[in-house]
Amino acid sequence: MTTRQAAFRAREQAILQAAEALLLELGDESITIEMIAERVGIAKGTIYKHFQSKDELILQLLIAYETGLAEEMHRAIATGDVPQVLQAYFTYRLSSPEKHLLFERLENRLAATRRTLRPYFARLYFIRKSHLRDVMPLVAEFLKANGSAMTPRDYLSAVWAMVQGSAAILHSTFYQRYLGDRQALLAAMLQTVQGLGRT
Amino acid sequence: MTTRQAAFRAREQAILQAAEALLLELGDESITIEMIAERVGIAKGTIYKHFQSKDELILQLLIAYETGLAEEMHRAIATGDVPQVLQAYFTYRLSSPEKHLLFERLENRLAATRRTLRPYFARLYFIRKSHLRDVMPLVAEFLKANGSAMTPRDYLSAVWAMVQGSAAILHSTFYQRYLGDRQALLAAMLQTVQGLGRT
Amino acid sequence: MTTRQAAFRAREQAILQAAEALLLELGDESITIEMIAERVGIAKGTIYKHFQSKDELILQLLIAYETGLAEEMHRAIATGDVPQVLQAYFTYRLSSPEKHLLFERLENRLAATRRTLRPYFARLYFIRKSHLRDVMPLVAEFLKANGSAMTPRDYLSAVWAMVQGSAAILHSTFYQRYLGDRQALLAAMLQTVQGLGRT
Amino acid sequence: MTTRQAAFRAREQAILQAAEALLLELGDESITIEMIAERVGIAKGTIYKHFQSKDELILQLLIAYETGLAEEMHRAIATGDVPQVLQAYFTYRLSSPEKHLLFERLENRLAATRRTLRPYFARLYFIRKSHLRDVMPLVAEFLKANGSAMTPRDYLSAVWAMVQGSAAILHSTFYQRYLGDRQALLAAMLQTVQGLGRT
DNA sequence: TATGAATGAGGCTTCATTCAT
DNA sequence: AATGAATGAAGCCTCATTCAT
Repeated sequence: MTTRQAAFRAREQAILQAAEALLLELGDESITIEMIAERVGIAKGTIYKHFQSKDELILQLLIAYETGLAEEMHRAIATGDVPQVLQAYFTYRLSSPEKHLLFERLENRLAATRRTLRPYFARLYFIRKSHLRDVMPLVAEFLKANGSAMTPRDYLSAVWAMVQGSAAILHSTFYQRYLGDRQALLAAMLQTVQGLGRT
Repeated sequence: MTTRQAAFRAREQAILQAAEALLLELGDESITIEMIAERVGIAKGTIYKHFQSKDELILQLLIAYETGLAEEMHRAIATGDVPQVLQAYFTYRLSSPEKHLLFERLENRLAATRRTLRPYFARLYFIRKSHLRDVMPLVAEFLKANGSAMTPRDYLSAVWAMVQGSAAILHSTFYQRYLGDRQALLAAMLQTVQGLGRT
Repeated sequence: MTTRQAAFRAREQAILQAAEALLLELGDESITIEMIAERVGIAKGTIYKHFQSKDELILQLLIAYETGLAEEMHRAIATGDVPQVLQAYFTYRLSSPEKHLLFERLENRLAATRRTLRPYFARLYFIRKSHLRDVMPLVAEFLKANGSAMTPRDYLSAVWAMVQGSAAILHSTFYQRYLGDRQALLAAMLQTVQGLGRT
Repeated sequence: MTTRQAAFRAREQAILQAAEALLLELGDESITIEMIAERVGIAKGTIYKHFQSKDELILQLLIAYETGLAEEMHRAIATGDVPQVLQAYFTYRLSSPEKHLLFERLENRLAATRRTLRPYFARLYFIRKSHLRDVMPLVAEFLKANGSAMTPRDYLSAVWAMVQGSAAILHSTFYQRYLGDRQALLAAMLQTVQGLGRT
């Protein structure tokens, strides 16, 4: 029954979407399996037909998110243009700073505490490493062309930090209350990122 | 009297230290009041003589951390030298990236969900705002002297982002495993930060 | 499906019965959720599938009790005969003075302290009010026929007081020990109630 | 040191008063030893120099209340006038219906659950019994003079019930909300009580 | 496969009472 | 005698997970 299987897959997507939405709404891990089930309109037990545990469900979310980034990066790297790569990374991560932060948090927690999930992380890290390997030579060339003294690793770390930090700022209650204006901040940040390693 | 009161104060510090240590070890809010009590070697109930709730205990941790930063910043601002201010901020935050990230997370969560704690946050934000006010003119002057086109706000946001992001990178399981060398990264980051707004 | 749902309903009744029995045995609110669960032979958590909180559980008990009275009253009022109405009220309340007192106490406590339960009370009071409205004209007529000078409200209050007070007496440790004979007291009380407003 | 002893006694009264006030304010046994101590302005431990336990403290409250009634009754009984006796009882009990109900509840609970306190209750009951013994002949005479067929015991029970019930009504949330007017109710009740056994 | 009732470990918090100072 | 910090049993409630239907 292909139809049945399709319905099963669709349900799985619905569960993941509901979980992600709830996670972002609550900004927290205070979501429960019951809440997810209710939002999807299914029973609690059903979720365990799709995922072995709550942790595994969350992990699938992370993998989907990272896979999305992998695709964007792949496309950008293919152009060979460093600014485009930066732009892709920046855009993907900061289209929803909350999601980025939340997922990073979840990733670190899961990586640190759940031994069972190690294999999944190995795969995740493999994807990232391969991107790094692809990007490194482009960056080296870019830095040389700009006469910059930065090493590619430092350059990439700085970019990473700027993106990560931008997300954190945008998410910060203090920033929101006293400095405001997300759009302006994002624009300035992107410009700063693009400016790194230029001189 | 003084002896007993001193013991009481000391125990409060012991509780806070135990809580912070556990928080960092678990990297998570999965700590329990019981765990804290056990580590300090006291009964669960005793903790409630010092703090009204688990949230309030955590908040006191945040306040102590921020107060420490406030002192450093005050000292650095008094010199009127922007690089020194940056250095102070950078050093304080990144002496323990885990603590910085953890506390920021806790702060955002508490600020978002606990109405009762609002007054505490008002005080916290007040301190930060006053620092911003003190730093702004220094930065404006600094940027002018360097012929930079950045606005002070964007400059400070970029610094903030770099620090925040550096912490996240250092804390990342992926980074630790595949890029390594914290010291080198920190040095490069500090240099990048100091380089911002220079041209 | 029906089997399982029926079992679920049955368990709910079992919980309510166990709670009521324990409440009467302990004569007190010193019952715990654990005690109830143990008596029913289920786990603590299960109770929370049926009731949102301990208070809500108790409230359901009150509502069931009052609903029972409402039915009796409805029947009696339909006869249009005041003595029959009195008899119905008297019998219902005093078939278990302990229950009556206990429930009244619980009702007052819950009404006073739990905002969340307000709507339930609104419903409860609505039933009572409607009974009052139905009874008033009967009583007025009855008092006129007996040439009594009492107002209907005072008459009903006196009846209410007698019933309530009888329950308290029957429940009193002192009365039980030194005046004894419940049946004789009940008979005398009923007669006194019936005698009210006769001359 | 008589002065010191006097201060000790005074403190004991202060504790009792604070406890009673809190009990009435909270309408409940949800008061804590700490609350009492705080209101009196002393330390928790000090209360245990005066009372062996919380229950004993409450018991002393009951005894003081009943002793006050005993004095009033004694005075009224000395007049030999039944209506005056009724009036005394009625006035004492209903000057604070809440106190009456609360104390009766406490009395029943303590009598039922605390074996250690039995001797105290024996004394309490002894006082009440002696009043009954003094009142019985007066009532018998009174009923005979009024040509009533009630037995003295039934008459006294009815009066008791009316008083008890009046307190309950006045305390009832439902009554307060939908029938109101305490003063009118009290007057009508007193009149009804006085009317008992008249024909 | 889907359901959802049941479980029970575990978390937070309260508070009468004790006891060293 | 007064203090008040410390105790720890006990209570309420949550929720990931299991399993019979």
